[in-house]
Amino acid sequence: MGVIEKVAKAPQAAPVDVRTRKWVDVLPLDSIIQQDCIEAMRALPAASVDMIFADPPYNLQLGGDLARPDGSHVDAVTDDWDKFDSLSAYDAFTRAWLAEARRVLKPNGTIWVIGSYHNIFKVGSAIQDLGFWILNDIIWRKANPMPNFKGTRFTNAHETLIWASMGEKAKYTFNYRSMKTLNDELQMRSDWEFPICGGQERLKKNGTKVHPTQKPEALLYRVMLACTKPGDIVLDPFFGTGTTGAVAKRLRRHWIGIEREGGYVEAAQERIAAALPLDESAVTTMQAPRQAPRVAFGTLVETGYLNPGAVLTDPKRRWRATVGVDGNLRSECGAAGSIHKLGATLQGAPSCNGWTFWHHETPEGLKPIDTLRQTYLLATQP
Amino acid sequence: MGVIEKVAKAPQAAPVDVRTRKWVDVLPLDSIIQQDCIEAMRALPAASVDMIFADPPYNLQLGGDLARPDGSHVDAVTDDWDKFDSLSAYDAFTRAWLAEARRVLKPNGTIWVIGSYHNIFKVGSAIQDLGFWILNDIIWRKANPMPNFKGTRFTNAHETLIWASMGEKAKYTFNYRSMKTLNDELQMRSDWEFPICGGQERLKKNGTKVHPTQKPEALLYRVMLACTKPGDIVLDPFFGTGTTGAVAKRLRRHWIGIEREGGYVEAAQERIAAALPLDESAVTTMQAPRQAPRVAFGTLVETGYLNPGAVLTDPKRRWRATVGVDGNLRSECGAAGSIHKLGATLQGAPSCNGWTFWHHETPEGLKPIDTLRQTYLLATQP
DNA sequence: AGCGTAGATGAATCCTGGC
DNA sequence: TGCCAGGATTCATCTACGC
Repeated sequence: MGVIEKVAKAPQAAPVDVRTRKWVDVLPLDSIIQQDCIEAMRALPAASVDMIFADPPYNLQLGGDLARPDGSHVDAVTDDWDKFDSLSAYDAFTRAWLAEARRVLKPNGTIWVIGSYHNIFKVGSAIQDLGFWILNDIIWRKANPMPNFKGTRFTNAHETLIWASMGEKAKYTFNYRSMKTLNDELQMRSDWEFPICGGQERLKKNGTKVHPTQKPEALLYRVMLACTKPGDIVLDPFFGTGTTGAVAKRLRRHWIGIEREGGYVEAAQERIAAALPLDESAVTTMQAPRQAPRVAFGTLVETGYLNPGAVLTDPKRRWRATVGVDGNLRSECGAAGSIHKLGATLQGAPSCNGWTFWHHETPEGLKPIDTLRQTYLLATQP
Repeated sequence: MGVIEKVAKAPQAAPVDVRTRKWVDVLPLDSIIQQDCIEAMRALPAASVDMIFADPPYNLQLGGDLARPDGSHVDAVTDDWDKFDSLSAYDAFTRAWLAEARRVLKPNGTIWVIGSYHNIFKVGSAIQDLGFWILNDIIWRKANPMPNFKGTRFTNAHETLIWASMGEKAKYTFNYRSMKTLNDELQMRSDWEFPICGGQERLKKNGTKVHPTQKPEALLYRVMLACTKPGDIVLDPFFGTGTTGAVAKRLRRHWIGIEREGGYVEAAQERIAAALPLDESAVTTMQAPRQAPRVAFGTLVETGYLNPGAVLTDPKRRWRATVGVDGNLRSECGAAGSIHKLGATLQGAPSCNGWTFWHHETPEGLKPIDTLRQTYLLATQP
């Protein structure tokens, strides 16, 4: 593994044509090119890599400071690399690097790009305009996203990945069997759940995170396992702290990283050097735990298992409450809240399991609403 | 509920200006306009609806329905002219109907558009270019998606919705409390799970489905509950078999549907006629505190719920403060101010909710003064 | 050692009404 | 238009520390 500071400054031994500044015959495999990604890709030969994984800046456009309800400060992404003058400037940047990426990809290669609603529509639109053929969009559902502290929107709990081939008729690699095995013999779906990158995996220096947006290795692992073969070449034009390189090394794929910031390059080098080829046990630990799906009471209302206006009672019929459109319960005395909250309030208890406390009338008598939840699960789970 | 076949052919009684072909003073509420959606929206007054929900076609095999490229520049990057042509036509069509939608929306209104990877990137990109401000993208995770029979890709198990306001500074309706109640007291996330539309809900004629992409009512239910108020006007420019109308009627919102195909119009009419509005009381949702009557802390002192001289502390008893006659707090260190200000000052935080920060001693232990406010509200509200 | 609790934190376009 | 002040607002996970 080496680091090439700039193609133009590469040592004479490096296989670069001085006039064209292009890599000849041999690619800078398993090394980091420290340079702007568009320039660096221009120096790579056409049709030379099997996959591109790209995590470009999202163009977040954050406002002022944000504080949590407890008053603490939210550490936002304020880095210069995420600043663009305008939406159209971002658009131009996106089209420029995607065009180079397309040139560098083999005809049977595929590209992956990750983003959020801030940028993914611009990315996807450019991908289609450039002639790529979208194969799937994949949702990374975050197990532990940051909440919406001000209660102004839905919790932004996912990111989107686009997977595309070189064209409508292009061939591509998809390891269907691997994915099905990884998913307990069920077809792998387009929504994947992983925790955000934290704990031991998160790179830190002097106690602070090295990169603000480090991606979990599990995500890259699934991407590479699904869409490359051992020995394939994976290019990451926004290498950051090298998640792509670390996973590629473990999965015995070749990688090329492009990254402008020296600090990130250094951290990536160290990290990848320490990465070990995969062993069996690691495979199992990479899998997201299968957990019983959680069903909110409101879901039963939305899906018609229980209608707004229905009356619930406790098992002893001491209290009656009416179901509201949003799944709230309103008792005759005027108190209102969720099934759990109202149950607790009426009993004067600190907490209450609304699922077993509240009952509804059925032809077979009073039944806990928990039975409705079971019915819903049976109907919707495979 | 009525059906207007075409604005130009509307009966004389209809409030349409013959020269401008526009609706005047009165909107065609709770009715279906059978016409092309762009023309039909042109006839509606500007800034007249509170929400637009759109489920546009995403079939890229364009027929005569979609506008041809209107002189927009030709990008020479692609070599597949057929595909570029249809992609460009779809783009033009998308921008045309979105521009009309924007004109028709109130300044504080919001738009929802649903789509899949075939079209959602074009839609989102156009939404941003037109000046809308994306608030969230929402993932509808299908509980029971159709499998990928060929095993060539990931199972396409979700669709994407975009929710946007009229601009960065625009206000919008978001019933945060309702969503949190609906989700068992956890913030509603950006990924929603619903089954696909089937069973009794799926409209059928002679045993075959009436519409190929009928959306589940549960989806529209959550959208409307989250982002509209009772009595609001919801416009659906791609009405299909009227899911939007049926849900709007149940939730006591007004609706306007635009649909070109007579067969769908007929099915929608029948369906919506059969839908029953929910009882007034059931439509009541959980109120955000700021919509509840405001109670000043001083009021609690004036009315004797808390006496001047009472001592308050934070939950960890790190700070003590005495209640003044005017509802001011004075800490032992001499700092003074409103319950909010003093809390913020002592913690060194930018702000503080005094109602939950300050506690008072009760026989049951330390309790936040917010409970006093609840008691006061229960005692004084009808 | 093991358990329980407190504190920190993550790609976030994060307030509103009155003067 | 901006400024000021009231007051509303968080979930899952990991680490550190004390008992």
